[in-house]
Amino acid sequence: MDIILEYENLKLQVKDEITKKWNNLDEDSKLEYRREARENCENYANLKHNIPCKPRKVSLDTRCTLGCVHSMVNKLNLRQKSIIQELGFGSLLDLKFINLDRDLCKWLIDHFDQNSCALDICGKRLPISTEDVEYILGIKSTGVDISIVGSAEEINHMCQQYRLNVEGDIPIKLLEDELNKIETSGNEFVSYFLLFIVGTLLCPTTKSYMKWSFVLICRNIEEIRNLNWAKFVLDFLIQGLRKHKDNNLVVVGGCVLLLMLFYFEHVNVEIDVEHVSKRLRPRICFWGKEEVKQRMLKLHSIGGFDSPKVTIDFL
DNA sequence: ATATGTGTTAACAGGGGATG
DNA sequence: CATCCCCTGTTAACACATAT
Repeated sequence: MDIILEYENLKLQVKDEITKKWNNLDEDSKLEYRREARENCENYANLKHNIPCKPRKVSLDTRCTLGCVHSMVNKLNLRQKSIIQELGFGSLLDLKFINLDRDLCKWLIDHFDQNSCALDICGKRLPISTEDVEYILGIKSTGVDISIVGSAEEINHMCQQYRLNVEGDIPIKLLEDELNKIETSGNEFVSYFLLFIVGTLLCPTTKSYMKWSFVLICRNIEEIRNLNWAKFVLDFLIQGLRKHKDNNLVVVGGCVLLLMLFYFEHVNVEIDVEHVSKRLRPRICFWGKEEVKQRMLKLHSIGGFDSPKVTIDFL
């Protein structure tokens, strides 16, 4: 501690000395230094201009991941699973494991119009609605809007109620650890689980934490099944995409998986496929690693994501 | 070897208090 | 009153680990 203080003091002293010296200089000497500084600045700019920008390692950075939901669900006991089913998240119990194809997702994001919430691809405009979210993820697209607005006291109170020991944002890791320990299937379990799937799959942020205010989705456990989850997820995604595009970022928040599966469902690579409306729901339970792989191979073989050979289906 | 997932960290921005 | 500066929380990018 003393060393740090000493160091800070020394820093201040040196700074003072420099300031003093500078102030004592006559105008001509100051001018000379200023000229030199400007020159250095210009030289640096030139140098920088000549260094080629190294290409980005990844086209897209997202924390939307099915893997951890998949493995979490497998650890739940029967009672816990049936509670999840009752809450309307049964689709998550039968998940397969998918990796996102980042290039495809990046391309979809670039062709997404967040103002009209539609994909402009393959010469067509495909609007994405909350019904599409329900069709793909199997979560309710009707009912009461979800609000995560509340006072700090209320949020604090809820954290205490569910014995969520956090100050500020909630680390996803904490939720995961708690879920691994918990054997009961009461409100405490439900809260952890909801927060976990929201933070990892439905509304992932760009970091390993989720917003503190998200605990408010557990405000009323009895109401969970009556909430419009699809709208919540879609709104969060649009917000994430907007931020990603406006700020030209590598990272993106929101359920990007939704975009990829939407594309897979509506853009056909074969002629005689079953119509969208006739397929088994929710679609997320159909798409596994092998299915994704086959589809990507097919897409590449016919000339890419917007090849003229694909056909488009509407719901 | 390459892609992907997760944890870490440096940089950033905004608020609020001190200072001249 | 304006400006400066520190503090704090946030976040983007990096780095590492793991899987394929």
